Amino acid sequence: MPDETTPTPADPTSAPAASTPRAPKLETLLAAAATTFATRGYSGTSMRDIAHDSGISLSGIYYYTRGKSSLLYEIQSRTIDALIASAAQALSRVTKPTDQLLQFVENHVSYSNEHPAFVRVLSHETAPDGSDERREAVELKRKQYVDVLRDILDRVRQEFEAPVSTAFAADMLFAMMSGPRQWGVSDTELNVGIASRLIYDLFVHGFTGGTPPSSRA
Amino acid sequence: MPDETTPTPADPTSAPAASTPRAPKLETLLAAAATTFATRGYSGTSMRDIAHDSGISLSGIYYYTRGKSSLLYEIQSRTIDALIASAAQALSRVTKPTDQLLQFVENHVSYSNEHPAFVRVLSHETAPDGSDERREAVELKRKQYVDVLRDILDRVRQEFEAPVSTAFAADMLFAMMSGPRQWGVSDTELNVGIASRLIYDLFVHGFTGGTPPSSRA
DNA sequence: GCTTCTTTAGAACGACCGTTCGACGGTCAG
DNA sequence: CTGACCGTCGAACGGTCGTTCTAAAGAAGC
Repeated sequence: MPDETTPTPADPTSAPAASTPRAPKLETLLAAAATTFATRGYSGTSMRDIAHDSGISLSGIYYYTRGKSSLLYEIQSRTIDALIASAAQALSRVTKPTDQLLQFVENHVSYSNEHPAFVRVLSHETAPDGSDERREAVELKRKQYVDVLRDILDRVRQEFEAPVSTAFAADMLFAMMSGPRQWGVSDTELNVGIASRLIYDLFVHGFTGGTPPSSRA
Repeated sequence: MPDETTPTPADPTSAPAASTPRAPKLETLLAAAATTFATRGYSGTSMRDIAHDSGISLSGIYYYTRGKSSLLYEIQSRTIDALIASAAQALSRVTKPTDQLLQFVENHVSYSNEHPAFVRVLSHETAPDGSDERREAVELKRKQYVDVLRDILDRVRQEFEAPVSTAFAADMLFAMMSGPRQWGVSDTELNVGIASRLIYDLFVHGFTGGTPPSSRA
């Protein structure tokens, strides 16, 4: 399980080159920025919005960050780092491929449930102005995270026989785990464990629960 | 199969109260706006961007539309209308629940493949300023479209025994169909029919399924 | 020729954008 | 008390935003 208030288990600061002791307010700022980015979108969010939502004055924001794009980068970078670390820890607890798959799903859904704004910003937002190498760094880590799932699916595939490629299956599973907030807007107030189990079962066994068309219940 | 250049099979104009004969340029404008909205996002797109991409001058845009939010509404409204109509036509061709499910998936994936920008704008963008009832109208139609899938799943559920609710399953299926452009960014240059079949099989029978019900070629 | 309607576009409006600057109150060593 | 430093903020910068205004080019009927 990840931290309560911040998406990263360690390494609080990284933007101003040196580690300064002004961490706590940075966390508040990032949390407010993540929430606003998640709801209004990156381009739809103004610095004045973040200032208002975080309780920090507009100019005060620039004491803690380099600017708007750095805010986005910091949110995404911390979130994917925490996601990778959290997944690694969860996966170390089991060995069987299908168990690891369930662990991965549970971890992702759980983390997304605890830090919905951060995960949404990670998966849905992209900096339009940030021509830096920072965007590539986030993209690289995200591919690492995807590869973790792909490797698990490869091992599952060795055990069972899968009709689709692992890369394709990984994308579909990620789509399901990032699913809500779209289309049906189903009243999914489900427990995290139950929801994870449902996604896992649906992915592994399919919608028709293995029951052949001959036997009706 | 929907039209080639526009997402709606009929009813070209609707914004300026009266049906004017300036349709063709409106189509160009909407297509350019949809593409730009899809890539840069609604808030990240300026009217000057659309003017540049469509080849129409900035002030010329306001001769064809009421403004930016009307542009978004027109795109979303036309797209969901076309999607509903296209699905209805596709479903009328078969009667068996599982066949209808496959038809629905094929129709949605096919349409998304032919008009990716329009579908993306429909599913990902929301007008922040449009306080109108127009947003509710789009939302209502989208729920209608979702209900079409839910009804199909209900019928499938009567035939087979499903472990999850149809509402939840519908969300998961929509997530898979809207899947790409996220996470893995898998090199899914698949044929539309093959991709639809993969999603259908994965959804119905699961990752560890093996053989689908209908006889493979 | 003139009039009228459709379509186009340059210029400008006020509002808001991200960002910077200069100054303020507070704390603490000297 | 003085002076340096830290955290903070109001005010303002140049630029871009969505939108409107005004005028003019082209076509068509007289």
